[in-house]
Amino acid sequence: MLKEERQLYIMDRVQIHNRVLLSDLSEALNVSIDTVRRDVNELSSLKKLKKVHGGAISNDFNSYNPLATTVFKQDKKRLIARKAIGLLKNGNVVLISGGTTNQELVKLIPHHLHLTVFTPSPIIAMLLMEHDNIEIILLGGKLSKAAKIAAGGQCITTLNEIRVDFSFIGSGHIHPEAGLTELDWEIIQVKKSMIQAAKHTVVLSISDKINSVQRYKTCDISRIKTIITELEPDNEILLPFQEAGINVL
Amino acid sequence: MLKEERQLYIMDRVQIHNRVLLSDLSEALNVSIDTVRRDVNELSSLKKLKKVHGGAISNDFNSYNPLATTVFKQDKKRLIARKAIGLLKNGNVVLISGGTTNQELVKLIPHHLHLTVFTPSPIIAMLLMEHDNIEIILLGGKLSKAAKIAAGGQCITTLNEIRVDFSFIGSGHIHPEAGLTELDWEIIQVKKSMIQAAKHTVVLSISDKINSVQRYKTCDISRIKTIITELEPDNEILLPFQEAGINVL
DNA sequence: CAAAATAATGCAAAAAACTGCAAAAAACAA
DNA sequence: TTGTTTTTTGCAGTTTTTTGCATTATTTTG
Repeated sequence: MLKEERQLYIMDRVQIHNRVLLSDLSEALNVSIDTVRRDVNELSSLKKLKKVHGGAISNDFNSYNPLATTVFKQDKKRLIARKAIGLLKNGNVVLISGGTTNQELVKLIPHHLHLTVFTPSPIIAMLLMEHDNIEIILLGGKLSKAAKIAAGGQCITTLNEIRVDFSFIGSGHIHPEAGLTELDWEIIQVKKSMIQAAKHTVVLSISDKINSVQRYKTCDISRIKTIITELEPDNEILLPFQEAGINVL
Repeated sequence: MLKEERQLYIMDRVQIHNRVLLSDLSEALNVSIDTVRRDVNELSSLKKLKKVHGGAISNDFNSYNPLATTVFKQDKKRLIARKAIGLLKNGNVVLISGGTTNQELVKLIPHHLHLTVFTPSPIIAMLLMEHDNIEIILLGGKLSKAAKIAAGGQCITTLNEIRVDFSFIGSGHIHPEAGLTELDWEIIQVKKSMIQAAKHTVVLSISDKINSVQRYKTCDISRIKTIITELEPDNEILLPFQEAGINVL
């Protein structure tokens, strides 16, 4: 493995997890700890990360506060969000799940747009409170700490009673055969109901998550009408979805 | 865990709760108390927080800021919040409405306290997500832009189905004869139900709001068990409430 | 004031970082 | 290709940092 590959890998780990241990890197990359140490030293002197005793941390890892932390791959997510905004029309009623991509989405909603938004996410609700022209309906229920959205029976029940124009589903794993999958059983139930409730289901997904599969299944890809990624729609990785008749943006 | 992570975590806790105990940190971070003490010492010598006997407090905790009256009021609210925390016991089920005083309250909830919290406020919910030992149940409904809490039928219905130890009602106007009053009709309905649902209703009120009356009535003061203000309990402005048999803190 | 809690200090074990060095790999020139 | 130079890598020994513990001092609280 090339030195550059290693360093790219290290940077990737740092950006995703905000931190890395040299011992983990050494094992993952199958090189001695001295080598990764040297790599981290180089990256550190290039100011690409911050070297600390035992590992390294991301430059912009200044807080555990979820709102304050810079969103990883924010540029890509913003690009996805911008494409999604294009679907919205005045008077639409939409459902928005949690996740950072959806956060970018609501940040970008034009202030003149009149919408009714249902969401199980307190964070999304908070961001939307700035918008005068948006009616927000908070979906209640027990908060899942992992996904930071309301889940459980009450949430599902409400979802089963509504019918919306769009459901924007964020941060899932998606695969042409396995469909939409997720790690958390509770979240699956919420997303299932969100999809049931929508005339038009839109999946917002960073391309990393494409072709990856998790333990539990939310739905077949046939249930999805639109997939939005940061890639060009004709990218080969998206071909299987195009062929399945899904609208790819 | 890296030293830097620990210190970021400590800073975060200090920012959110304004204070931390070394013993809590030691337990939360799974290191000896000596280690967190050293961390706090470092952070302290970097002037990032203020070390005190038993823990640390935020730098701007007690600083007098002559410019911002908002900060001044925040101190009062924090004082109120601190008194309110004293009521809470492990295992309690509580209802917390919106408002900045209640925000201060949840910021001060000790990390070790196990609670179940119902709230119609996305902001309160977000602040509570940091606490591992608190189960959060979000009350759904149409968000009132003014009060930033969920209101409306669904919220009321849920409230009518629960029974909690405490309801913490923030930011209302209170008067010995007129009782608890409010400007917004929708919010009245929510607060009424919150009071119905509680064994023990606690009103958190800055002394400015005492003896002021608004258009709509939430309830008589006889429904209130405890009033907490930033004043001493024997302040003459609070006498009428004492005489009405209300617990004044 | 005395008891309890917390802080400071010194110390030793463990983990990690640095240093110099030599072998291996890669780059380059003839 | 072959030989030379440069870079990369792992290793061994030394130094530094981190951490928990024991002991002693200090602060808090009733």
